[in-house]
Amino acid sequence: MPVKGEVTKSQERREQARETIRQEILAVSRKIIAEEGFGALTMRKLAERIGYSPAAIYLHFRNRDEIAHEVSRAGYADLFAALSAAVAGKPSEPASRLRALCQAYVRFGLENPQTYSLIFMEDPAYLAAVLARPAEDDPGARAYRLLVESAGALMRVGRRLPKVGKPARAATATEFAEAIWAGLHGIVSLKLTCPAFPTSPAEILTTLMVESLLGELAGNGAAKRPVRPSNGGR
Amino acid sequence: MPVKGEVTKSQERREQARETIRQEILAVSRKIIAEEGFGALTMRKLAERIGYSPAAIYLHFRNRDEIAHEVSRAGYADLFAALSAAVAGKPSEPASRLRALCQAYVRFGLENPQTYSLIFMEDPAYLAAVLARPAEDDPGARAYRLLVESAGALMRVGRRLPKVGKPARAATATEFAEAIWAGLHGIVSLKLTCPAFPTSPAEILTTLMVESLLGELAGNGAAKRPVRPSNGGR
DNA sequence: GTCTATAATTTGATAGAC
DNA sequence: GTCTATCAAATTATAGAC
Repeated sequence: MPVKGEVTKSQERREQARETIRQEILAVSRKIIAEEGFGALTMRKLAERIGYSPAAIYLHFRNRDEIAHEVSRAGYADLFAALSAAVAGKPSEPASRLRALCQAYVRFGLENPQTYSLIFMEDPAYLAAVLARPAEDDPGARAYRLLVESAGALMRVGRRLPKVGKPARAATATEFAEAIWAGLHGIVSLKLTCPAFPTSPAEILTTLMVESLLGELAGNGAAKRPVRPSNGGR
Repeated sequence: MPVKGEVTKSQERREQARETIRQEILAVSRKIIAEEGFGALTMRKLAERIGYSPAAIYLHFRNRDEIAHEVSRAGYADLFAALSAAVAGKPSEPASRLRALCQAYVRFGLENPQTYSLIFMEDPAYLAAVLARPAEDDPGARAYRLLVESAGALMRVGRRLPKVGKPARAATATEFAEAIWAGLHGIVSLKLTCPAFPTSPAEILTTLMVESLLGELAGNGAAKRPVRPSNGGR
């Protein structure tokens, strides 16, 4: 006989069922977004696809934004997975590690246009929310750290540090990582919103972008010029 | 007495009045978009602001898209004007010319967020249309040429050309210009969609981006290394 | 838990009177 | 040329029956 406060088997089962349908709603939402974009995710369409009425969805999610938030989180998790995979089991030589990360980032964006669009171009709310109260294990934060740490590692072995600001000072690892990120984002987002315009292939643009930024750091072309290793920014 | 085919004064006046109200509709549209974004441009709101009924607008524009198209064109004209002003009367030294262009581009984007958003992030239709049938005097095309030509000029005096592709070959001026453009666009668009995220100021990111790309071209750090001047891409 | 039915809005665009 | 009135379609979200 159930005792107050005790978790019975039927309660357990109910909980599981609830979670199952919740996950299905998210799965279908991701699919709709991946196929037709975030704008196409309406409660009606979602309801139809999962075989319930629109009203049923509100039993599992407060509103459309909550779904968007969850889907965003999943998108960041995918991105983080893609980036991790790109550097997993690879030699940890900083430059090639960062190269691999950058190529993987662009590839992810072009191969998952709607997901990329959602998490970086349409729903800043999630990113802002994560920023406001940074969680250690948030997939977005983890992807960000991966980039910053890779840049930092590279800067520590770099022959010289780019100068910025007035008066001039050495750039920090964060600044360097964010410049790289912004550059990659520019390539991806431009290709996504106007596929025809940057007439050059994304791969060429990425190479130019990354090699320039890495070259700057490595003091390219000055192979023999001795510069103190420096300490690698913040 | 009016003759068939002749343009009478009253016809002229009517034409002028028509053009006047058309321009006013566009002016108000630009204002709404600049203040609240493209999504806020509804026919109702527009009508209210110009003091006419919604139906009246359809006498001057076929639909909302036509208005968006015209506003986009004006936005490109503004951008082109800003870029032109940045290099007008300046010494034509290629590197500083390109630097000035880049800084002006980023500044324009950050100072005119909604306009920038419309022309590069929300309405690819205009850009695509211009691409499909390139018009010599289109403001968008002119801005693009300005960038490509500046990059080309720089490459002609550059000490070396970045390599891209497999097998490796020298990058063209178009590729180089588009890489720069993509990089700048990344900075601006990231700042616009998620002001909080690239935690570094746009100016720092821009400097890093531009100096890296220019540095790559100039063979930075190898001040004395003699390389054949090369011919500067396509 | 689920559905039916519907409220409450908002949208772009048009018909027809004046 | 302009307005009133309105259509037709879409949306999010909820109330209440079962």
